Amino acid sequence: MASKPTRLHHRNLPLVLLQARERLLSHFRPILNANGITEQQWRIVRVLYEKPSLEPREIVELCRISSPSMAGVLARMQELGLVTRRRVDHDQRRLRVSLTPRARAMAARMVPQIEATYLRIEQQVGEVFSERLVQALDQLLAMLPEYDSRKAAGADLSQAKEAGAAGGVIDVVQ
Amino acid sequence: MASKPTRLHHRNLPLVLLQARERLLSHFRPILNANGITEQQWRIVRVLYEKPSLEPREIVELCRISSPSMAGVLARMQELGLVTRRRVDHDQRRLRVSLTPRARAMAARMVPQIEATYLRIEQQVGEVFSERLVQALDQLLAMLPEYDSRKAAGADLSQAKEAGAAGGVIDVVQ
DNA sequence: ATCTATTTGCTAATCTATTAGCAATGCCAC
DNA sequence: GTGGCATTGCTAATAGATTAGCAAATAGAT
Repeated sequence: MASKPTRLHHRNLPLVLLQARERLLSHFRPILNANGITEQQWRIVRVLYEKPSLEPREIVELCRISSPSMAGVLARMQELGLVTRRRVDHDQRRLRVSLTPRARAMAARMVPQIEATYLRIEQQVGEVFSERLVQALDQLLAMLPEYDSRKAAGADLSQAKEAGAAGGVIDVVQ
Repeated sequence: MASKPTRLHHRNLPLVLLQARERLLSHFRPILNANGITEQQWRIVRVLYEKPSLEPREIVELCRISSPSMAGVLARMQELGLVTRRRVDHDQRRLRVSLTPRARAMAARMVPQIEATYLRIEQQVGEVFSERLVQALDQLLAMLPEYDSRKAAGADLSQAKEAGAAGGVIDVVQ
C-alpha cells in the first residue's frame, strides 16, 4: 500500500487533542482544586447534578471513565460524603448513585464559576469559533466509529456512513 | 456575573475533547499493543525517531508528559532497552536521551502502520475535515493562553491577542 | 569570590487509566 | 426448572497524572 513510508507525514492528532484539553482544563482546575475535588469527580458531580440518580454504567458512559476506575472513584466519593450508593430492589446486580445534599450544594456554588470561565474563554477565542469547534468534534465522533479490535480483517465502512447519515452531519467544519 | 446561573449551559468541552481523543486512539491502540508499548512510550519514540537525541525537558514539552511522569517512563523504557540516557559533560544536571537501535527498528516497523491508519481515518471523515480540525485546534492553542493560577486578579488579555496575531490566525474555523 | 536565584531532574503520595479476569445476578431458550 | 449466556459491578497489577517538594548544579549579581 503506497510504498511504505518510513517517516511520519501526519501531525499527532491525539496529542493535539490532548494539548487542547489540557490548555482548557488549566482554566477550570483552580475551581476544582479550591473545592477539593478531582477532574473525574467533577465530571460525575456534573452529570448527577442534572438528574436525581444514575447507575454506574450510565455514569461510565456519560463521563468516559472506565468501569474499573469508576469503582474506585465512587468508593472515594462515598468516603468523602459526596455520593450515596444503594442497590436496586428488583435487580441485585444494579446500583443507583446519587449526590448527597452537601455535594449538591457544592455543585451549586461551583456552577456559576464554571459558567463564568466558559464565558471568559469564549471572549478570548470567539463565541462562534467555540461553537463551531464543538460542532466539529461532534461531527468527528459521528463520522468515525470506535475501532473494534475483534474484527481485524475486512474493513467495513457501513457503520461510519450510518453514523454520519443518522447525525445529520454537515459537509465539513465549515 | 450575569445573574449567577445555577445550571450549566455549556457542553463539557474538555470531555468532548477527551472523547474525540479516545475515539481516535482506539484506532491506533492495536498497533501499540502489538508492539508492547504504551501511548506515552510511543509519543516519546515518535519524537526521538526524528532526532538523534533530546533532553528530558524537551521531551516533556514535545510529548505533553509531566516531568514527574517522565522520570518513571524513561526509567521503564531504559529497563526495556528502548532508550539510553547519558549525562551531558559540561552540565551535570542535564541528560541526553536517545533511541536504541532496537527501538529505532521497531519505530520503522510501526510508522507505515500508523500512516496507513491516518489515511484510513481521513478516508472516513474526509481529508479536508481532518486538516481543518487540526487547524482549528492549533488556533485554539494560539488564542487561548495557559491559565496562570498565580495571577488571579486583573485579567490581562494582551497575551492572547499577541499569540493570535503572531500565529497568523484565520478568523474562525472557516 | 560569594551569595542568591533559577534550572534540571528527581522522589513521594494520592488518584486515575488500562488490561485482564471473576463472582453474582438475571435472562432466555430448551 | 435447568443449563447456557450476557450483564453488572468489582478486584488485581502495572503505568501515568497531579501536586508538592527537594537536592544538585549552574548562572547572575554583588
